[in-house]
Amino acid sequence: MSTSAAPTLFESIPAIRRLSALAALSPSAVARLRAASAAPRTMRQRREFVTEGEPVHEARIVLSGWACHTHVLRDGRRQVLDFLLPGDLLGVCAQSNPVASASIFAVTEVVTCPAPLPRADDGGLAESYAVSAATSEHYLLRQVTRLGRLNAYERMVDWLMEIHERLALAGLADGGQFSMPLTQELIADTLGLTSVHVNRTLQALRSDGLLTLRSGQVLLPDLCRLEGLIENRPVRVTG
Amino acid sequence: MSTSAAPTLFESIPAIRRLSALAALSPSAVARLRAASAAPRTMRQRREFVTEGEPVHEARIVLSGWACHTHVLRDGRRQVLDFLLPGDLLGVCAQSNPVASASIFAVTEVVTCPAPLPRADDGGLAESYAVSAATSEHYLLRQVTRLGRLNAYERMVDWLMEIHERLALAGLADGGQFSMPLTQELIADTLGLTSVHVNRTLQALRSDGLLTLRSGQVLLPDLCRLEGLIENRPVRVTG
DNA sequence: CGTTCCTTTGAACATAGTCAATAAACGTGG
DNA sequence: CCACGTTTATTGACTATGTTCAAAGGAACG
Repeated sequence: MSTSAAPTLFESIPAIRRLSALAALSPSAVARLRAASAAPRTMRQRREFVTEGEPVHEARIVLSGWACHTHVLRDGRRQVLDFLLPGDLLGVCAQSNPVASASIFAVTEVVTCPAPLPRADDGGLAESYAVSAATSEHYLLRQVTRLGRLNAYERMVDWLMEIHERLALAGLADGGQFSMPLTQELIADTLGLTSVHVNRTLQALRSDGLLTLRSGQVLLPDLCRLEGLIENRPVRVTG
Repeated sequence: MSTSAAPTLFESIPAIRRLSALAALSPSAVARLRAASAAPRTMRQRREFVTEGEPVHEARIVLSGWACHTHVLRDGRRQVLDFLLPGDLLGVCAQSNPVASASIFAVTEVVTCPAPLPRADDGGLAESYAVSAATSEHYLLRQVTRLGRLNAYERMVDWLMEIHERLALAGLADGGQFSMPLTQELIADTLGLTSVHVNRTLQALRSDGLLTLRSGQVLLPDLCRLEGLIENRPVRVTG
């Protein structure tokens, strides 16, 4: 209980910063997260490290890097279902013999650590996991609407805003600036487009003064205008 | 414990039939479900009975009727996120103050009852709920791939197969036959198309001998051929 | 039996995809 | 640090899938 607990705002580990932002964590919960992060595992980039249908062993937390849930069709078409960013959980299941609901692909090198099992004395940890799960579901629903009802330009704006918002929670984005280590082809597989059309859509955003993108660094210079373009959907999963 | 428990296969209440199919339920679990179903609540058709962002009070089970999660954009565009069919759960949340992640719209008249809280002695009930949740997530992921990477014809086939499979679990479909009380406009909002294009896609399926659809009654006369058209994705959420 | 909602059809149009070629960026070994 | 091979980004011309608009035909329902 007498763990040295730095205030949330100065938390230096992005994953812990995110989980603290989702629900107030007691010092002991933060201490257990710190301890868990001392036993990291690294996944090589461009590798699938979880395969759809395989048994799931333990819940883990992303500490750094970008991963994504993907589904690949027989003919090679690929859909990125959602992204896993620092502080996101994977392999959380309530059933007895869970299997992975989708494959997970490491876009960059990805570092994970075990997710401490919530205990009675872990003020807020279980709540943080629950809010994290609800948030993931929210993003998944948003992805459905994005693909079903928005055009290419709107999809790109909506998705960039979502990524910005998510990275900001972990302290990895601020003022519309963040790094995004994705190829246009991966973005295409996320937004249900072709890479050629993603390229043209990015150009349109640039010429509208809404985006700067150079060597994986994104700058959204006019967040207000972007917000005006999309549905105002703040992530609020608790009452 | 000595409840009169008919074998699962002859279970007459579709919702209980589905939950029994997801995980083996003890007689006492079935008894509690039966008891809960004796306190039904009816939602009028064409009504939104859960609103996105509103607090969620209790978990409920759909006993009969069709409902759907929807998201409506400011300009009126609408996306159906997924359907709620007999045996499906709604309002299940692990957090302390959950809010609805999407609005729920009653397509037909919908009857629900409270979902009994799993207890230690409810063999299989918690497991059934967990598998149900995993299955819902599976369908949501499938919906993302459908919208992102399939064309209109493929979307329709994939979705019809999914509905058939889900209704079959509850004993409400068999041999490719089931009733589907949806307008083409609702199907369009589900598949990210216009109702005009849905109409044309249905015609294409009919002229290919894959579909009969008259006054809400669907017949898929050649399930094998349909399965050949889509990804073979049996729902297997447990190892 | 008229009204309303739903389905069906046609013609013109728009958004996004395909194919192909070039340019730029990146990574690697010498 | 440079040369080379590979991946990624960019551009153009053409095509295709799905949308829009409008109107007419059916079915359901009071």
